[in-house]
Parts: sequence; structure tokens; C-alpha cells
Amino acid sequence: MARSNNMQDDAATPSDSPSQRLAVAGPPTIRDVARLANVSIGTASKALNAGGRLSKETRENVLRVAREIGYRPNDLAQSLHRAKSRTIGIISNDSFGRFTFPIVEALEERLAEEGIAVFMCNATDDPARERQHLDQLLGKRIDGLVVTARRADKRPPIGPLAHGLPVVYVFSQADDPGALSLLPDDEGGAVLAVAHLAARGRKHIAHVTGPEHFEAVRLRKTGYRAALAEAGLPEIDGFYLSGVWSEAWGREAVAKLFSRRERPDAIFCGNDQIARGALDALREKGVSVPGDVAIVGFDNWDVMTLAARPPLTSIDMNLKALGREAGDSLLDMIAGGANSGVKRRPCSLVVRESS
Amino acid sequence: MARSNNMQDDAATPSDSPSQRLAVAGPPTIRDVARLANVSIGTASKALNAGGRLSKETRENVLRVAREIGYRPNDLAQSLHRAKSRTIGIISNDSFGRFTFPIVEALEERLAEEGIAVFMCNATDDPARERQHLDQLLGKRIDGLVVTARRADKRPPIGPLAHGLPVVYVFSQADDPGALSLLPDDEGGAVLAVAHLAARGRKHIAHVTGPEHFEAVRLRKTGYRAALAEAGLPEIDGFYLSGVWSEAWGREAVAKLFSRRERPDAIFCGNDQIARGALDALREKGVSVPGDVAIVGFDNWDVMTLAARPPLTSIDMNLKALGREAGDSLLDMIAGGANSGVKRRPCSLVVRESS
DNA sequence: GTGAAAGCGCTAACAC
DNA sequence: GTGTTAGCGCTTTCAC
Repeated sequence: MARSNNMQDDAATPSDSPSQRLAVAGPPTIRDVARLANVSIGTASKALNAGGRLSKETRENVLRVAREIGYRPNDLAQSLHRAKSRTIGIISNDSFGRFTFPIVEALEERLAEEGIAVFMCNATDDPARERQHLDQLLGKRIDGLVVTARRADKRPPIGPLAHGLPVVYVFSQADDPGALSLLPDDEGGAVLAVAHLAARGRKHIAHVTGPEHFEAVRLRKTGYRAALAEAGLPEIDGFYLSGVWSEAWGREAVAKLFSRRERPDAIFCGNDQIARGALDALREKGVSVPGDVAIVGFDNWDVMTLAARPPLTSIDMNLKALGREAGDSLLDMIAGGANSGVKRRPCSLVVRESS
Repeated sequence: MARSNNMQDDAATPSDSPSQRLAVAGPPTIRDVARLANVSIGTASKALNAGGRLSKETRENVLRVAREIGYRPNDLAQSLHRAKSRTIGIISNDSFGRFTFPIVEALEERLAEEGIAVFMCNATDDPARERQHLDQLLGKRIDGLVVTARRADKRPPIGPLAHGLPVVYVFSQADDPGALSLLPDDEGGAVLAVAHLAARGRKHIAHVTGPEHFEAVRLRKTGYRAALAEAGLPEIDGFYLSGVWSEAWGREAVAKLFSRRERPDAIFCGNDQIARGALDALREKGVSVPGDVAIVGFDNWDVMTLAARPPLTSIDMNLKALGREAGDSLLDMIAGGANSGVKRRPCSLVVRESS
């Protein structure tokens, strides 16, 4: 039964006739193509790879057969030969949260353009799992590696790994000067926000932000202070408030700010959730936004910015661009280029009605 | 030049000594291990794979050498031999959003347990890109495929693909009875919500939800009506409102509901954003939640449920469990098991202060 | 107990 | 123009 298509003349033994083999085994191989096209394997390969000197007829015949039987070269075999897998790995410690996601997506898109596939591994901050994933990836002979995380801290460099394996850290910082780390410019983002508020004539600008153990919080604070100085505005006592990354903290912070004599006419918030909490608290207090107080958030997370009343001005970290650049850098390193150091990429300001 | 490796005795030419080769070429191979351990390749393989009859000494010696030079078997070569790549692909059309993410994460975790790596591909609803990714994956001889999406509609089955390639659709539904689709039980989730409200003594339960072109919306509506009937409650005219998935619509819907004579004492919302909008509108109206009106959302998205005032009761689709089951099913199918049909998995109710 | 050799699917160098 | 062949790194059967 089930003797599939093809074959000219075949004596007796059906069990190992070519057709049988085709029917039983997995995907068709170049051998199958060659047999059916009545050429040698080498010739078939030449035809399929558009190489060498070949009569038009042979070439077309081979290609036709290949198409007919649905031949698709086995990448594993090709990789073995080329010593390049056209595959990279990405290890995340943020379990691919809201921030890593746009990055990974853009990265994958960039690499797909070059025909490079991406292995996705989630280590969730467990060094053992990270080690295990890395091992697996090295076994698969990946051509490069991307490491992503929450940004909180510098992380120990991943390793040990195959000598010369290109690695890019993105939204993550390796504690190793020889490594390449790609990050958003938090300080510059803060400057953008505060300069914008100052340009709108605000004189009393507060900063409500997250926990100081985040490097981003410290950098944004630096930017906030630098921009105040640049605009000739004073730093007012009690106008810098560090808390947690929640709406509740945003509401609480507004209560704190308004229990003082000197009140802000603008608040730069460390993220959009804090900003939204602040916005809600002000509205409920009867304080007009942006009339009395202008608000700027950070992250430009549409779920927050668009649902806020009024819609929230925010700083965008351009994560997709960051992901794309990570892809570019990795490709370049795979091609032999050198790259290292901490690189920070500009944020941008997205103005909406809250400022 | 470039006279490659091998061969026991070879005069002069230092350029192809074993050490040289080791230094120049890529990762160490089993050949290197064998040479340095002074055994044949076959023996080395046996030692490394804990197989066959081998003297303890030889075995240990081989393992020691392997460890020393950092030998790691080349998975590509193994795969070629085994005709199994221990690799699967996942194609997403939701660009890995909030819903697909927990699923993919759990899936990856489950597969990692079995030493199977996951290729991540984002097709973003572009059939051409989907086709292209699929091609690449087939070339890489994946052992299985997972397809994910927004749930809006049934999608055409992916293909054509290698005969017998196991495929699981999760949070996505293939228009093909022979395929396996894993989905949350939207109808059951709605029943859970409404029964909960009824059990709390609510008699006038409204349902504010998203666009009807989502199958989930239609199913939840069915559940809503079934649960009302079950509790002996009437369906009140104008108490079912379909709109969009936003907070703004939640606020607007409350305005609509309260412009009528008959007012609800509970609202079951189609997602947490709508619920949150409703909550805000009620608070601003001075209507007490849950005193006067109880609210239940859908999705159990912490960003919404925890920031809401009061915290929001919601239906959880148990997406991680769904992802894990997708992994289990795929593994089973790879092992030869058969599986098909549309399977819906239960949601659960997470009670918080809004109800 | 150990080694030699065939073969997984493919490419590239070299014959003819 | 086309065929033959030697590997890529690994496993496995079969001699010895």
C-alpha cells in the first residue's frame, strides 16, 4: 500500500524502493530530489544553490522536482557544514515584561530580516536556570547572544561561554567593561521632561519617583536637578519624593506635596503609574491639570497615558529602537566587528494634554 | 596551506598539530577529546554518553579531558543523526502582548524542563511574514509548532507544513476540526462572575463589554445570560452594553446606565479596563462600591485590579496553566500521541473589595 | 574493552 | 556541464 508518487522502473523488493523510502522517512532530502530529477546529488545542490555551470534544462528540472516534492534544505545539515547556525539566543531575566517586550520584538524583527532565528529563554533571575539555558544554547551553536533584564542593577557578566561568542546586553548592564550594554538615557529623558515644564513657564517643579535602588531613579534625579539648574530654578526642599512604582504612591505623594506651604505648579513623575495616581489625586482635590499643575510621566505606556484624564504627557524610552540597535550591533559583531562599553540612547518627549 | 587536521604522523608542518587546530577552529569536537584522551572517537562517544562496555579508567579519562577542554556536544550534529532537533517554534500574531505573554512564558518553561528550546517568531498578522517564519522553522526541522494570537476569530490553519508536524493552537483557534486549539472558557468565566454577584444578593446585574466581533464577547454574553437565568434574575432592557475595550467606555457606560429609571446594583465588565472606568465614574458620582453597586472585571490584570479603588474583583483566565498545558499537549503529540478539537479551560474568580 | 567505518543531509573541491 | 568525493560532528553497528 501507500506507495507514493514517482519512479520509473523498480524490480521486486518494494520495501526499499526509493518511493518507499520517501513515504516512510521524514522530509525529502536532496538525495530524493537528485534521484527524481535523474542527476547526481552534487548537480542537484548546484541547481538549488544557483551556483556553477549547469544547463538550463537540468537546473529547471531539478528545481521543478524540488518544488513538487516540497523539498526544503535541512538547515541543521547546512549549519554543520558552515559552522554557523544562523541562530541566536536571548536570555531574559524580566520574564519578558512590559519593558523587555518591545525590545525583544524589534530585535527579532531585525534578525528575521537576515534570516536569523531567535531562541527565547527566560531565566527569571535564577542563576541556575540561566546557566542551564546558556548550556543548551551553546550546544545549539548559537552565533550570538542577547541578555535582557530589569535594569535595577549591574549584573555579573554571563559566562563562561564559548570564546568569542558575541554578546549584547540590552536594558541590562554587565559589570564588565569589555561588554556592550545598550540602555536608555534616563538622565537625558529627565532633562527633556523638566526642560519642557520650565519652557511652559513652571517654576516649582517637583519630582515624584520610585525606589532609589534603581539606577534609573538615581539617573533621572540627576537629570531633574541638572535641568532645574539649567533653567535657573531652585531645588525646593521636600519637592523630591522617592517611593514605589505605583498609582497609590502617586496619590500619596500629592497629598504630601499639598500639605506644605509651598506648592508645586508641576510634577515630573518617575513613571506613568505614579503620574496617573498624581493626576487622580489632583482632580479629586479640585486642582486643575494642566491649569494649576502640569504633569509629565515616564515610560509612555499607552494603557496609562491614554486612559488618564487628561491624557498624560510622557517620556518615551524608544525601546523598539533600542531593540533594533541591539540587533544591528549583534549582527555586526557576528560579522567580526568589535563593540563594547555602556551606550545610552536618547529618550523622547511625547506631549499630551497634561502639560 | 590550510591542510586540515588529522593523521597520526605527519612530518614537519606544525600548522596542523592538534593544539594548533584547537586554537584556531571553533568549539572543541569529540575528535579533539578522543585525540587528547588517546582513544578512538567511538570510544570517546561511548564514554560521554555513559553507554557500552568501557573500563572505568578510560571512561574517566575521557570525561576529564572533555571537562578540561570545555567540550560540549554539538546539538546540530546530534539532531542530524537523530532526526529530532529538540526544538520547537512558536508563531505569534499578537506580537506577544499582555495575553500571549504568560502563555508563552509557561510554555517555554515547560519545554525547557524537557531540554527543548523554543524559537520565537512574531508574525503580527501578516500572512507573508508568517509564511516566511514557517519556512525558516521547517528548515530548522522543528519537532513541533505552537500558534498563538489574539482570539478575535478563527484563523485559517497554518500551512502547508511538513506532514505530521504536531501543531497546537493556543489562545487561537484554527478553522480545522483536526487541529488542537486550547482556549479559556469565556462562557464559564462569565457564569462565575455573575453567579458570584447573584450570590451576594445582587438582583440587577448589568454587563458592559467590548466589541461583538470578538468571539470572547459573544461567549461571555451567553454566560451572563445563562447565569442570570440560573439565578432566576431577569434580563433587563438596556443592561447589556457592547462598546470598546477602554476605561473611557467604562465611564461612558456608567453614565448610560444611570440615565435610566432602573439602575443596576452590580456590573459585570468585559475586561478590567472597562471595570476600572466604571469604578471611577461611580466614585465620582458618589455611588458607593461595593455598597450600592458591585463590580467584577475580567482578565485579572494586576496593573488594573490593584490600582483600582477599591481593588477590583476579577476573572482570571489562568493563562499560565493554559501555556503549560499547551506544552504538555505538544510534547505528547511529538511522542506520537493524537489530540484534536477545541478545548476550553476553566477561568477562576479572584475576589477583591469591589464586590 | 576498544577501534574502524558507515551514515545523518548538505556543500564544495576536483575530476572527467 | 555533470559526477564523484571528502568532509562538517556525532552515534552506532560490527569487527577484533
